[in-house]
Amino acid sequence: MSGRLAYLLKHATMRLHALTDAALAPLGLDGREMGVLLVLANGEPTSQQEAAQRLGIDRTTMVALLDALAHKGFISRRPSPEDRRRNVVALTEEGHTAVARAVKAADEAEHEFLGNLPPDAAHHLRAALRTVVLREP
Amino acid sequence: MSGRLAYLLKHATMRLHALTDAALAPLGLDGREMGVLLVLANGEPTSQQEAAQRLGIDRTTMVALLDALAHKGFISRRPSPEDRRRNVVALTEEGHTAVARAVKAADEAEHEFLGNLPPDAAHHLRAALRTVVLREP
DNA sequence: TATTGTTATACTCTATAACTATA
DNA sequence: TATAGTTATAGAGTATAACAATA
Repeated sequence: MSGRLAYLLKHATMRLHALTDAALAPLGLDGREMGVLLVLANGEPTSQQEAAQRLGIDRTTMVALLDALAHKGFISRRPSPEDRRRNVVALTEEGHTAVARAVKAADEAEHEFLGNLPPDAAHHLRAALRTVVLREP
Repeated sequence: MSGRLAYLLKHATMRLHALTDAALAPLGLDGREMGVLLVLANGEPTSQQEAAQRLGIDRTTMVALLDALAHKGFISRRPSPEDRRRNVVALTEEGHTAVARAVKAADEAEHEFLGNLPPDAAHHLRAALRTVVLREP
């Protein structure tokens, strides 16, 4: 069983997840929260729903995630002037600082995760995953 | 975000999981159950606990998994003659048939999953995952 | 009538604690 | 007392349904 691709992928995901969460813990973040911050850093979404879609999660899941990030002072929510049903979500100053630190910590976790691989093999791994996940030719 | 290794691994796992479950569904199995059957096919465990350890799951989780597989007629449980606290778990005749079919279906799911990759890239992907998961040098 | 954020609820997967029977 | 299987229970994480505000 331990040779099957599904097994290898699942356990690789679990191991990197554990390493990343450990690296992010001192910042008061976990991997899911860093994902939200990264989405916000790469262009302010016009609604919580749009942010959720970019992450592939449900809008009801996004609510609790943003609640936690707002409580930590990393994001702000304000009704959109154009459509007051929507919330414009933005990083605060602390949020920008946190995401920069988080990326650095997560990069170190990746490095540890890839430790046994030669650099070009690590590069190929990333490229192959991009191909199968993003369906690139 | 969609470039991060953690994101790529998670979504690759999710996609192969979905393809595999779809391929196994006609057999009345899912990926986890196939994993159990594969462990049993690769050497009869001396106890449910040992089987659980080989899969990296808890012995309490194994109980429900084996309940379902026994109900489907794919495995049998009998107390060990040497230590009647232990259950010796074995594949039935139907279990052997099912695991053979399941491996074939799962292989096809893998093939579809890897569809966009050149064959040598698929081979490298598997090797790289083995290295990081099994901590081979 | 449709959509956004929200809440309440339920479902899946998993683990911990407690029970039983054996040792 | 210690261990294997089992059961009851609880904790994540997620999704569906219903509701209030707004369009």
